[in-house]
Amino acid sequence: MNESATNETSRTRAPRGQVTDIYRALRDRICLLRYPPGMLLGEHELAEEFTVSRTPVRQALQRLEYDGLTETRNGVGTMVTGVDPNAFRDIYAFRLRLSEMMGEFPAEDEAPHALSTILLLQDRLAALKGQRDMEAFWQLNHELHHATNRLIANLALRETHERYYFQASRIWYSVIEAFFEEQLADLASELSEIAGALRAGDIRAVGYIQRNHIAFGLHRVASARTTG
Amino acid sequence: MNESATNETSRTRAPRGQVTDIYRALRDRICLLRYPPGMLLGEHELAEEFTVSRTPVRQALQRLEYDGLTETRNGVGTMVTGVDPNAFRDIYAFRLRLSEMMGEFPAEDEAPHALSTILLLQDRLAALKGQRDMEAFWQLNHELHHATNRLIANLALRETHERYYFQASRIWYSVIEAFFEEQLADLASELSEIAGALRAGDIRAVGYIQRNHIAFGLHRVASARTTG
DNA sequence: TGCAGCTATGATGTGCGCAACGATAATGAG
DNA sequence: CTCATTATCGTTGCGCACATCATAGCTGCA
Repeated sequence: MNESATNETSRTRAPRGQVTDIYRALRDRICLLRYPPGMLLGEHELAEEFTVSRTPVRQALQRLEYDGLTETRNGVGTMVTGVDPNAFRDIYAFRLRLSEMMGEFPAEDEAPHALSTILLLQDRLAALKGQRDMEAFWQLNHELHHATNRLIANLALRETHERYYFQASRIWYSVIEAFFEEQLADLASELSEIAGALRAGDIRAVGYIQRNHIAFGLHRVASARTTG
Repeated sequence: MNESATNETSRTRAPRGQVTDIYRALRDRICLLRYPPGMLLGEHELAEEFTVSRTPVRQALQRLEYDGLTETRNGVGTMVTGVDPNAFRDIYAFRLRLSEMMGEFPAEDEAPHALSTILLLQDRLAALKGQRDMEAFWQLNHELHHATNRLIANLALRETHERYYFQASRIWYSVIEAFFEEQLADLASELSEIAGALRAGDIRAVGYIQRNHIAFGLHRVASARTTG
């Protein structure tokens, strides 16, 4: 379903080379925690998997490092960065502000398309109940993010919104397992609220809804750290 | 003065290889408009200049492309991206918001250091009067940016603030020549105001001052487009 | 037995050569 | 003379081989 030619995040024309595909694949694996923090990735190993030389793999890894998702050290390898509590706090605080900002740059004409996407996601979420399929759940979140991201008319804000979504999702999924049912219900209500806002054409409301649910997730994580 | 080991913008440990040096050199040239938009950069040519192979140059160029400063096309070359009016508007609007946000994450303990830097910059600016030295002026702006950037306690905001500073400066310098004297005076008062704010320990004020002067510059550009 | 130093091994960093791609200019037909 | 076609050139994309670095394990000595 998620082929390569879909949505582009930035202005950069799809550098339709394979490096973007590799980059996305690795990024998703990191965000899904299939590559947990601290894991060591070998260039040769990845090159073999993607049936390419080390060169494109290295490019993808460099982009990941530039994103702050990995850290490459000479003679050692490329390892997935850990979840620094300070960075965690900063990223979430920043994301709250970004979501609040969304309404200041509304892309009104994208609302209908977003609404239809949301409705689809609602169906798919309903089909997910009781399955505890983390990957499918993440895919839903991912597509929700993309739908809301397109509601932002400001390119710079859109880029930044996307950038820190991935940073945050990686951290978030490290603690979500304990709250899977809660998060499922939370996503359901978020979808419902966003659908309502979109029907009213109120993109600012979408931003605030998103902000609130980010805060809810943040609260769950915080309470998990104190209790656990 | 600006050696390689100085301030790092992100969490990435200085990949103190040569690629970072090349990246910074090219980035500065682009922002200074020594490499004007549309200019074609050859990998081999740059490799010769920096006395390295094409490989590190390619890495630097890829980071520039990821930053949106260049665009590489197969069989053609790497060209400096043009100043899209829409992107221009978006970036400036976003920067205004970012500056307003600065005060919400103040790094109080950095204020003294920033103040001493500002005082130095004031002296250097005074020595610049009447010379029309664009490069020195840019260097001043650059160091001012760094000083204020360090006042941000939130890592994500700091990264983003830096990211779009470079994007904006590149656009800005394409029109500054017509207002050089004005900008000089404007920078003088900005430094003065920021010094006052820092003496009061009011970092939020620093953000607002910065926001206002960004808006002033924006206004100059806008009026230049209408009149010119 | 414990520790220091060395060596072997495998990782990334770098340089280089070939292939694929795009643009341009020369060329021939109409 | 104009336009379409093609050949040629230059550039980036990719793969591979070597250099450099960090680490683990072994060996020799105290």
